[in-house]
Amino acid sequence: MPTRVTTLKELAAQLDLSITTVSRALAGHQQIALKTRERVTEAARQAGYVPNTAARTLVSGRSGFVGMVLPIRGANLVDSFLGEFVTGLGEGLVSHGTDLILAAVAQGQSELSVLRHVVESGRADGAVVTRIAEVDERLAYLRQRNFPFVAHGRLLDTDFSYNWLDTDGAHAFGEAFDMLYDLGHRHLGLVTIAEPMTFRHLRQDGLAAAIARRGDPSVRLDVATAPRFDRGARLRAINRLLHADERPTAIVALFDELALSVMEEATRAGLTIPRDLSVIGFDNIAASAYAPPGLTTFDASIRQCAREIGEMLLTVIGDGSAAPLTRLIRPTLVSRASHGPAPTGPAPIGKN
Amino acid sequence: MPTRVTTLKELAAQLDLSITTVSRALAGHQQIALKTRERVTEAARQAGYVPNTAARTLVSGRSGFVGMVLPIRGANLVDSFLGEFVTGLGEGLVSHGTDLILAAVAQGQSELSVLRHVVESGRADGAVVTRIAEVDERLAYLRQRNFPFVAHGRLLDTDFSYNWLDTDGAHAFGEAFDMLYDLGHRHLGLVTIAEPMTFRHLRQDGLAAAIARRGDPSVRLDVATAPRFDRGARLRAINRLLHADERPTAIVALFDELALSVMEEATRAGLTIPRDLSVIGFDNIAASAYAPPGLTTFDASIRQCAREIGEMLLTVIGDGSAAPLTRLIRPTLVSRASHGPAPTGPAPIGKN
DNA sequence: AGCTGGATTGCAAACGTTTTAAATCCGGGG
DNA sequence: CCCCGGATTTAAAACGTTTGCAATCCAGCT
Repeated sequence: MPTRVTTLKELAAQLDLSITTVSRALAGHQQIALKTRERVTEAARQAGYVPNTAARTLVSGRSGFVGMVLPIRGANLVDSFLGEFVTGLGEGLVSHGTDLILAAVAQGQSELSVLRHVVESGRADGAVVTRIAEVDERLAYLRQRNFPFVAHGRLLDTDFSYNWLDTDGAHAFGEAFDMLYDLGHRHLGLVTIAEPMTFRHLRQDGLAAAIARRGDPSVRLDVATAPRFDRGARLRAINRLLHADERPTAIVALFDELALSVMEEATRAGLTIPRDLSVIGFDNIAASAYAPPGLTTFDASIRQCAREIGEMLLTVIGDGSAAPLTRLIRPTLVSRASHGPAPTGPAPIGKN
Repeated sequence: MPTRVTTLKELAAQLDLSITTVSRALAGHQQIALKTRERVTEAARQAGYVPNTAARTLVSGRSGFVGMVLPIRGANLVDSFLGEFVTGLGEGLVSHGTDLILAAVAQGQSELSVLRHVVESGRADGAVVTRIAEVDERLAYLRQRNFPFVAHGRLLDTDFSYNWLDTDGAHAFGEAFDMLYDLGHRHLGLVTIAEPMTFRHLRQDGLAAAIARRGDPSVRLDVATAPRFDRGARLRAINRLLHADERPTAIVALFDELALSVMEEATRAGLTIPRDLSVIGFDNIAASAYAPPGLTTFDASIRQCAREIGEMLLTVIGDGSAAPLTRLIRPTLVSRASHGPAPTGPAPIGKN
């Protein structure tokens, strides 16, 4: 068992003052004589006094924590999202001395029930929600509960107003199309996922909108869909695109992992990137810089986004009555070597 | 402000019972009549009652949290370590309903002071410490404080006994040497960092021990050192190795990021891997699979390690008097295409 | 010396829970 | 009908802090 900790009572006894006075002195109240304040501060410093969080939380109603439910991840999922996100969040929160609570979801439990528990137990003053689904019961719960939160991502239902920060995937995918069109591409492929996440729609709609905006009826878009974590299905979907009678000259992937799979499969099929096929991703994960020939993609610093989410959340906690805070971050194009001019005559693929 | 939460008092009033009885009923005490227990449980379920953490912590002295200080990271550092680690930790802790606290370090603050604050404020029942330095004041503090903790990594000073889990880098580097030796390599390079982290010593010593064990005086090892986050210095150190009059035929890097840099620089210098140079890393980061020709490296699942650390910590918290728990995880070789037989005659490098 | 009033300081309640010790209930034996 | 004892319930204290309100102090004035 740990050594006992210094308490306000001990400090007060040692200084021959009341608990009240010591508490006020440490809080810097003007009503306490300056001399006393200094004396108390010094004694507290010496004793290494740190106020007990539980006691303080109990009386003030503020815990000084912000909660987040740890995303459930498959067994071998390795990416830097979570690390970057919590790092950024920490950076955004640290100015107010707010710490982050990460609650894991046990086998058979729902993410919502964990979130509920965090909220109802008073562990946190606010929450962060990531990976917004098309119909997201977490947001519904938090709003109904009137609990401060900021979401990383938007709902499609724009009537439901709340605090969010999102990357402008629609804009990025529009930019991707414009760039590819100007390079001569007319037949595009889109590799996407089957799960009902809103970012999937937003990005695809952005692509479709850009195509419509261009008004060129010769533009064609083929969409390949596969469940996010089913590697086999993903590869089949990609190969269906690659081995179609009329192969797209450029493929846009919903995010980098998909794009890297496209590049692998295309290479395996004997295509040279970007000569025979242009590929564009989204997220700019680390591997994208290493995978030959270097994936062209979009980057919206997760860390920076999370940092802003942290700051937004502090604002919301401070003043719950403010109008919903929203923030759309425009990702920047990271131009590498996986895209180029459309091939003049499409090279046929021999089955390998 | 959030809707008010259900409290024990309300529940008691509603059931026309005392607070004590309700509390005991929910805790499942046998002394409370079964019928009452069921009645209370049902009412609590209906009301969505969740006990207030602060109040419970205050009286019990246990917070149900485990603390960890967020590692300070450079502006553009992207890796999956932190994400994997907290995911695993969460998995290890979730069985006891323990949550994780992540405390960020503010500008100008020390990691130690944040750790201190977490401990002294009673926020956490135990702590996890990563990235052990040769002389680590955090461990000294925690031990002197007699606070439950588990470290990810070892000190060199084996007199200092505490709970730790570490990957057996020494063994892995020995294995790497043996493999390279059997492939005919006699001149090795080691790329390492300048920072006083213990894993640096352990791995280098493991390499040296394997060389000594082999007893072949013709084996030569050149060491290149650079500060971890100084990209320029890193590249200079690597190129010094590559452009030496007698170039190593194989380079072992302290971790994958360094190995990837070695591969890049070697390729830039016109070398072909593994024909002209074998490269071996450590960590098996995602990019290592994508960087041509595929980096041979070692993998000790961070997530799995963190999970065990979580479980160890729960044990330590449960029984502080137990003998120190220690666990050495042997990483597995991930054999890709960056290593091969030693070249017969070393190809000279033309300055590029 | 007594009074006044601003400057300091202290008492006690409150936050929501757990827990010790004590009170109440109730059926059955005398 | 009363008392006993096990079964069940409850009152009250405690955890460490903040805070509304009241008490005390003391210099300056009459």
